Amino acid sequence: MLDVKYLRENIDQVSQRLSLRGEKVDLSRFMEIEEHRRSLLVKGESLKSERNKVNDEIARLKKERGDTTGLISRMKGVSDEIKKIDGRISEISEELEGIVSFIPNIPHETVPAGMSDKDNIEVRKWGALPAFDFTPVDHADLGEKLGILDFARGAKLAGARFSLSVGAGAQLERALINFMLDLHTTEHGYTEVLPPFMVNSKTMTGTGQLPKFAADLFKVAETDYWLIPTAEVPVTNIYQDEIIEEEDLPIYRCAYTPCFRKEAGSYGKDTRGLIRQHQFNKIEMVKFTRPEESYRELEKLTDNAEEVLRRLGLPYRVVVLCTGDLGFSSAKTYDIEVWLPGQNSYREISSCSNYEDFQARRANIKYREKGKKGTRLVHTLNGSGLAVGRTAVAILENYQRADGSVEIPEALRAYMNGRTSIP
RNA sequence: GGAGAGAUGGCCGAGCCGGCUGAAGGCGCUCGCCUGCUAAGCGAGUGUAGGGGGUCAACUCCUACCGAGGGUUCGAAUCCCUCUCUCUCCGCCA
Repeated sequence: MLDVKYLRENIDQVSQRLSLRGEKVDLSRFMEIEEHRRSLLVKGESLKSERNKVNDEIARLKKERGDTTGLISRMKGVSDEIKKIDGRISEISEELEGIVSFIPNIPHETVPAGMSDKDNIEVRKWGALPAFDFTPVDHADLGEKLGILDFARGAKLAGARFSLSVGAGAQLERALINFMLDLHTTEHGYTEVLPPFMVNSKTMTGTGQLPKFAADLFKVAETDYWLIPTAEVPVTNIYQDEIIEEEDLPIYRCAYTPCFRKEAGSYGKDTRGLIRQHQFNKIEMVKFTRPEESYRELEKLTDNAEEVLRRLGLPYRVVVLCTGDLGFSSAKTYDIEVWLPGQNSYREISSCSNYEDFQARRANIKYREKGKKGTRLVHTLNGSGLAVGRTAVAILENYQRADGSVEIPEALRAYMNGRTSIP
């Protein structure tokens, strides 16, 4: 959520920056309502001020057994008036809230302008693409032949976009989870957390999934619980409604969770294999930082995610998302794309974003500057480190051999009881 | 799921037969004084948010907030209702 005060004082500048997203945002209605809200606020507050003064007077008169009937009947009217104005204010605030919560974040000045993912810019590339002396197959075929992925039975259990991992397939995912968590906690300075996989509406709103993206989420019937689409949601909201001491910043958290997404609107896309599932495993890194440091921290965060791929020997590239492809809450995002021989293309495996104070304002996460009074909003960042299912896909496809077996990357063997290949 | 108790400022803890209580007292913290150092002692300060005024950082005034939301009342931390959470006991359960 953007700052209402900042918004009204920089209305032209903001709408110009937002137009780079290709998003049509009508800010005139916002200005109109905001002006109205403030004028009512002033009126209501001055009436309250009067009421408070007269109430003191009534209390004093009562003590002295004076006559208060005139004052009380006058205040009856004032009270009614206040009630009316407060009612109007809450109506208007609600509408205002509705408008503001649908306005996306302002792209950072270093974000390239562009309309779609075609305009994203590659910033670096790592690793040599594997050279096969046979035609590589995709992970779905490979996994089914190896008996480690069972899509038919996954669909039987739950439906389309669900799968069942078996034997070394299940072990591979578990190994990746442990490998990634160990790397981030022992070498990158993150503290591991294991959060709830369901959260309430307030928490979903704090990170920006609600109210705009309810259609992408699974909700548990007859409760206020939502299945998390990413660990970003519970982990960022750990500090919801809190004030952090400056010396505790930056805070690094990482978490393994399953993620649940409806994938509405992706019909016909990635219907094969593990690429796009309703449920998938992910390791997420989350940071809370001082505003001055957030962009430096974004670079480090992205590098932490890349390190996972380097250790696993998986070729990748990093792209910076253009203004038109940027997520709703993000000010700047790097996508890391891993090479998939089965698709002969790079596919997203991590998304690392700086939300600046957009989520912090919604979730009300602040910090107190040492030696200064007042509080400031923290900056929040997060990135996948990495999507586990897609990492498994990348390993199967990049490490496949002519006989249909798959080599296990060196770094992972200790996590798989020394196994060097599947089978 | 059933019965009961509770939720007050960074923390502890009064107030709860309605009216100078943003909130006693204590602890903590900050600044100053005192003191060879430390400790003790003395003095002052110490929440968040929104808004108005302003030679618009540091000034000033106002409003709101005692778990959340609603109600009664001229006036609610105090009375009533609903909800959430915590604790104790019972039941159930991995």
